[in-house]
Amino acid sequence: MTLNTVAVTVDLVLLTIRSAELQVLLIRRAIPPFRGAWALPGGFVLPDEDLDAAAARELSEETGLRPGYLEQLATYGTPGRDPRGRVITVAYLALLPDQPLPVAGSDAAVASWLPVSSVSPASSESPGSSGALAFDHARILADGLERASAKLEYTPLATAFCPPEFTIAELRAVYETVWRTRLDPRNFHRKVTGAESFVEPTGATAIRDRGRPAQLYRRGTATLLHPPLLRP
Amino acid sequence: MTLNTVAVTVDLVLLTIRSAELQVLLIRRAIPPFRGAWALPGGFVLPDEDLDAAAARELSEETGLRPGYLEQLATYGTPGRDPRGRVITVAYLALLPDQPLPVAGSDAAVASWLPVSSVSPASSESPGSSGALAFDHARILADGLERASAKLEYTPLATAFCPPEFTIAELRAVYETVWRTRLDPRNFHRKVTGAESFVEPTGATAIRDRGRPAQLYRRGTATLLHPPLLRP
DNA sequence: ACAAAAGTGTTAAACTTACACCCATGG
DNA sequence: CCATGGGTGTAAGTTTAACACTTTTGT
Repeated sequence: MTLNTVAVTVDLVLLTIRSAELQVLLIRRAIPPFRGAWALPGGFVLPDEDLDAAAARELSEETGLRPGYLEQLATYGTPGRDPRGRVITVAYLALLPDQPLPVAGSDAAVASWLPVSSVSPASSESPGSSGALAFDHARILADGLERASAKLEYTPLATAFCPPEFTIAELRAVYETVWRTRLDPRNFHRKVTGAESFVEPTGATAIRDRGRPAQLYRRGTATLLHPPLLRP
Repeated sequence: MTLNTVAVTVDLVLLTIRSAELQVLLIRRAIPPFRGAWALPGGFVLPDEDLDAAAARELSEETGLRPGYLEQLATYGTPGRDPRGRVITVAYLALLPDQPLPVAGSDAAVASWLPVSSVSPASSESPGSSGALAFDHARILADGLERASAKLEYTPLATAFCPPEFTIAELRAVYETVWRTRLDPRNFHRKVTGAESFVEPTGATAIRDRGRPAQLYRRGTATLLHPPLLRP
């Protein structure tokens, strides 16, 4: 099984924001290798399947959720990264709004959302967290986080974390959570509403907590932000 | 041969600047499929070889040149992209200073530098150019060009096109060639020398054509440009 | 002396930042 | 009527763009 054969898989870095935290979908491995460890969801590319299609299929199988965004991240193929043989994995980055996980997915074992802060920096302990990720998944997750952070600056990607209609404050919460910073609400509002086709007002308003009702917006048509929102 | 087997290759988008033009290294295919067409250099990943190592090896085999820069670009695996069977290719982007090609490489057929303008937009004719690229290489090339253009903005990557010592005017020529724009020489000079660790003066000067001798610089230690040089 | 390229100075416009201030709601 | 968050105005500081001007060479 370890001949000239190369297995190709797709792995998903699936991010969402729940409870004001950036969380990643992980699967508890039920079989060796790395039995009991957390791993990124993923699976084999079918013999006649496009890579993007394989990623979309895995996403749907594992979660049943509709992604706000899905893009190829990078490919990892260091020999020995999987002890079973030569496995090359094409990693994808997906961003989702906060949705309830629809029961245990059809396919794999226990899938859970875990705060990236509890799993990313070889963290000590969280309820349910158990040390490092399987394979080279810590590296893949780190690459995904960096890519997501960077893309918030110059693309309207943050809206992928939001439901179809959202307030500017909710969009700001996305930036603040992913970047782990505080942003000035007033200047943020002006930058976002001022950027070309970033968001469009729906006309409706919503009361989120206390205070004055906020305008609701939906994603605009822009694919690039002019001007960009830079990290402080 | 078209069973569940997946072949993994690396392909190279190898860019340089020659004769004030952005050029890409292409190989004229001597065998079907796409016999006679131009293609990106590349080859199979060895059974126990890392992907980055395979890219570096192909680069050295095909050109014998030392790259200024080499990074993974993206992975392409649409079924049918290679008529011979399922082939997934991990594309790499490499940037080189203008060096003479050291004879015909050890490995493949005729490798030539071609202006990207003559091959990129399904161009009509150039001496030696013969229509579209093989496989999905036009798409890969386009992705490589976009990546290179974008990275010039916020990384010191442009120095990868330059020899070890260079003048600010030569660095500006890189930006002007890749971006197909004109930049103000005076403001460019200030931005580049003002950006943190982008370039370091060597102390020496050089006379390039006519006019006042220019200071020589080498790459600095920065990996990110602060502030960035944005496209107009 | 003159043309050409390197490099510095200067100024107006644009953008960013910080924060004062008003608006609209629930309690 | 007060606390809370939504949203606008504005002035100070910073960055950019355009271009006048000086320096240093080859011819």
